[in-house]
Amino acid sequence: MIPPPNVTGSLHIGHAFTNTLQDIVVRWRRMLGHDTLWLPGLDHAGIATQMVVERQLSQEGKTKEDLGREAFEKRIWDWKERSGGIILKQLRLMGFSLDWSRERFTMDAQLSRSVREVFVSLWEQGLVYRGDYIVNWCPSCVTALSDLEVVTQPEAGSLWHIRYPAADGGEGIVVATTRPETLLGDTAVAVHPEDERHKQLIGKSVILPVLKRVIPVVGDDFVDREFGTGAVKITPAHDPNDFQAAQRLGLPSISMMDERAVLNENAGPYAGQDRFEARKGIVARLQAEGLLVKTMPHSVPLGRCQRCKTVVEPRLSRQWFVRTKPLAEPAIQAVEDGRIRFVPENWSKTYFEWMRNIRDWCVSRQLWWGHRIPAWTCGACSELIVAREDPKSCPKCGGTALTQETDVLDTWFSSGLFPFSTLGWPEKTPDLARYYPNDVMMTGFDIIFFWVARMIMLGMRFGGDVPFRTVFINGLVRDENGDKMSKTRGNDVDPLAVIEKHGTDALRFTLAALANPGNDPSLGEARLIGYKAFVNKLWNASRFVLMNLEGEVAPSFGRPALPLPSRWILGEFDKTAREVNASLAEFRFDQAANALYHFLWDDFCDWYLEISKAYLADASQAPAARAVLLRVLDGSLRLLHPFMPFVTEEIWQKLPHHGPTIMKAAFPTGPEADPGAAAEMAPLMALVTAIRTIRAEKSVDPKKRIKVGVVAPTQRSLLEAEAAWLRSLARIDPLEIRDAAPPEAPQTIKQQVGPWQVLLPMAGLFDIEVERARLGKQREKLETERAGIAQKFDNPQFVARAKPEVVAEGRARIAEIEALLERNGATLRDLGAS
RNA sequence: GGGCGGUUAGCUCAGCGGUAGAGCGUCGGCCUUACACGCCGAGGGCCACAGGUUCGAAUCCUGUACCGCCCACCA
Repeated sequence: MIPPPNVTGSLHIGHAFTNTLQDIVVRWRRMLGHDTLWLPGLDHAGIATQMVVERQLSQEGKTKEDLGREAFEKRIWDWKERSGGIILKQLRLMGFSLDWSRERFTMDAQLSRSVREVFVSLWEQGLVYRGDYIVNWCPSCVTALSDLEVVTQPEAGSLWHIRYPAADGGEGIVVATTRPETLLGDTAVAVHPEDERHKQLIGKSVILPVLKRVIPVVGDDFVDREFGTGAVKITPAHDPNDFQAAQRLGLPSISMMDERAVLNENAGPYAGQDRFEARKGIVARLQAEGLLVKTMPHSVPLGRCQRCKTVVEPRLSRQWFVRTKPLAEPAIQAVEDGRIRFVPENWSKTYFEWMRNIRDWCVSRQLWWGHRIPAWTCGACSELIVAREDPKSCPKCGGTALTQETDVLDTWFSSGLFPFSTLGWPEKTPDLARYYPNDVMMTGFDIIFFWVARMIMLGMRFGGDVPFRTVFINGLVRDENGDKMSKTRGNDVDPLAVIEKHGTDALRFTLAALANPGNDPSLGEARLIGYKAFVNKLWNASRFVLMNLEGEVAPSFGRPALPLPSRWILGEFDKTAREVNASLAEFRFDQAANALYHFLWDDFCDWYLEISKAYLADASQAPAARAVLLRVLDGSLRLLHPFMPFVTEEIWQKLPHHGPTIMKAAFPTGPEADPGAAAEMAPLMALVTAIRTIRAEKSVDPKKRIKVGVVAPTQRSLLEAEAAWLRSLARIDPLEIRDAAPPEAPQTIKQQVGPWQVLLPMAGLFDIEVERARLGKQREKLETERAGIAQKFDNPQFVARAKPEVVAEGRARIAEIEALLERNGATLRDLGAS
C-alpha cells in the first residue's frame, strides 16, 4: 500500500523520496517474477483538508456555518477531486508503477464500510467508550485533538504567586500558577499532606480572589513540595492533573470557557473576554487588591495545535475513546518476536517506547469532514445506539426520534485500516487472501505513532494477522545544509521543478543514492546535476553500443573463449548484479545505486568501452565484442530500470530482440561465480594507469605516442594478446615486450607494475631533478609503510595472537615493499649514472 | 525529566576490529570521431575529545563536549 497522501494540495519532495524507494522495490520484485501489488490511494485527512477549505471560504468572507454542513461537505468533495487529481497526475509523472485499477480513497463507500465495521466491533468488544474527560482542544479548529496532534514546546511565560486569603480572616495561602485566568474555575487549593508549611490548612477554607467563592484546602501527594509555593490551585475543568485530582477527591468542576476559549457566564465580570485578554485583566486586578505576591519569569511547556499552531486548551468535554492497552499488547509482541521487522531495526525501540506507555486514543473530532461516528441517541429514553446500519428506531423503547452523533472520526482511524480496508475487508475477497498481510510498508519516521502503530494494532485485531512483515522507515529530506525543508524557510524543493530541470530519472536516482538508512538525506542541486550527468552518460554509452552494432553480432559466445577484458567486464557485471540484489534485499538503495554508478561509469565506460574500440577495429574480434557490449548494456539497463524507468525503457526499445517492455524483463541476478578475471585484469589496468601517471607527471604531450618497454619475465603472452588496447589506452607506440631488462637504460623511468617492469625512455622529455625528487618521495612513503608494519612484527604478541592470514598478509606486503624499494633504488642509481 | 541518533577530506556522506573511501568541489593537462553533462592525472583526513578492552580501534566499552530528533501531566 502506498502511504496515502493527504488531499490537501500537491506532493512535495518527501513524497517523491519515499515513493521512489517504494517503486524501486516494486519494480525490482516484479522483474524478479514476483506477484506484486502497489496500491494507490488518497487520504481524506480530516482536519487538515477541512482547514484548507475553511481558509478558502474565509477569503470569500464566508464560514462553514454560512454554508451548512451538507453544502460544506460538498465543497470539500469538490476540493478533493481537484487536489486528488493533481496528486495522481504527479504520481504518474514520477513514473510510479502503481496499480491504477485499484485506486482507493479513505472515504470511498467500501472503505467507509470497513471503518464502520471496525468502530462498531470495537464498541461491542468494549474497546470504544464515550465519556467526559479533559482533552486537548483547539479553540481555533474548534475540535478535540489526540495527544499526538499537539506539539509541545517550552515558551517564555510567568509564574504568578497569588494569595488566597483564609475564610476565617487569616493569611490564607499563596499558590503559584502559570495560568492565573483559570482561577475563575478553581474549586480547591491542594497542598502535600506532609508539607509542614501548609498541612495545618487542610480541611480549612480559603476565599477565591475575584469571585470571592469559598473553596477548601485539600491534601494530595501529587503536589510537588519543591515547586513554587508548594500549594497548587485546582481547576478541574481546565487542567488534566487537576481533573484527576478532583476525581480522586470528589471536587466539583466549573467550566469557565467556551469552545473558542472565550470566558463564559461562570467567569463573572470577565465573561465574554478572550482567555489571554482576561489573564491581563485578572493579573492587574490581583495586583490592585494586593493579592499578587510576586511574578517570576518562567519557561512553560506550551502545547500548540499541530495544524494551526493555536495554543491548545485542556478542555472538559464528551468524547469517544479507543481503549488502547488491549490492542497494544499483541502489537508489541508482534515486533518483539519478529513477525514484524523494522528497518532500520533501531526504530523498533522508538515504537516500543511509545507503545508501552500508550494512553487511550481520543478518536472523536468536532469536524464536518470525515467518517461520522455511527452512534445515535434516542430522544425518548436517551439510549446510546452504536450500529452498523442506520437504525430506524430505538431497540430499547422503540422510539423513532433518533439523533445521530455529529462528531467524525480521527482521520488516522481510517488510514489505520488501509492495509486491509483497501482489499475489500470485511468481505473475504480474493485480493484480501492474496495480498494480506502486505510484505513491506514503507514510510517516514514522523508517522510511526500516528499511522504505523495504529495499523499494527488494528490490523492484528481485524485483519487476522500482522498488516505487514517489514516496515521500512525512511528519513526526512533536508536541504543541502541539512536543514529541514519548509515553505516558510523558502528552502523547500518542488519535485515538478526538479523534474523540469533535471529529469525524473535523475531525481529518482539521486533520491535513491541518498537513501542511506537511518539518516536524513540532504538534497542539494550539485547531487542532482551529478546524477543527471549519469543519465546522460548512460545515454551516450548506449549510443556508442548501438552505433557499433551495425556489423555482425555473434549470436552467442562461450565465456572462456573470450579475451580477458570481455571476461572481466562480464564478471564485473555479474558481481554488480549480485550486489544490487543483495543491497535491495536489505533496503540499501544507496549501495545499490552506488554499485551501478561505479560499474557503468568506471568499469563499463571508462575501461571496457575504450578497450572494445580496439576489438571493434579488428574484424576477427568484432562480432564477439559486439555481443559482449550488447549483453552488458542490456543487463545494465535492466539493473537500472527500477531506479530510472524512463531512459532505460527508451533505450531498451532500441535494442535488437527487445521485448514488449523492460518492466517485465528478467532482472539479472549475477548467478555466475567470479571467474577470476578481475585478478588477471588488475595488473593490465595498473600498467595503463602507471604509464598515464608518468606521462601526466612529466607533462608529456597527451597526443604523442611514446615508446614503452615492458620487462615480462612471466605472463608475456597475456601482454602480447592484449597489446592492441594497451597501446591505445596508454598511447604507446611501439610497445616492446622483453624477457629481461636491458643492461643499460639511461634516462629511463623504471617502475614495477604487478609482475612486470615498465621501462619508459624519457630522453629529452623530462627533468631529471624532478624525477629524482619524485622517486625520493615514493621511497619515503614506502619506508614509512614498512616501518609501520615492522612495528607490528616487533611485538611478539602480534605474531602469536593475530589471525594467521593477517600475519601472512603483513609478511607479503613487507616483501612487496622490499621489492619496490629495490627497483626504486635501482632507478635512482640509473638516473644518477645518466 | 526520559529515550534515540549524529560528530570521518572544503561540502554531502559511505565504511563499523587489521594504520581510511565515494560523489561533488579544488589543482594540473586534454575538444583522443559515445559523451566537455566529457577524458586523463594529482592533491587533500592525528576518523570530536579523554580514558579503557585488544597483539591491533575510525570501527567495541565508559565518560565528556557540542549538534539533531522523539517522548513526557511539574502547577
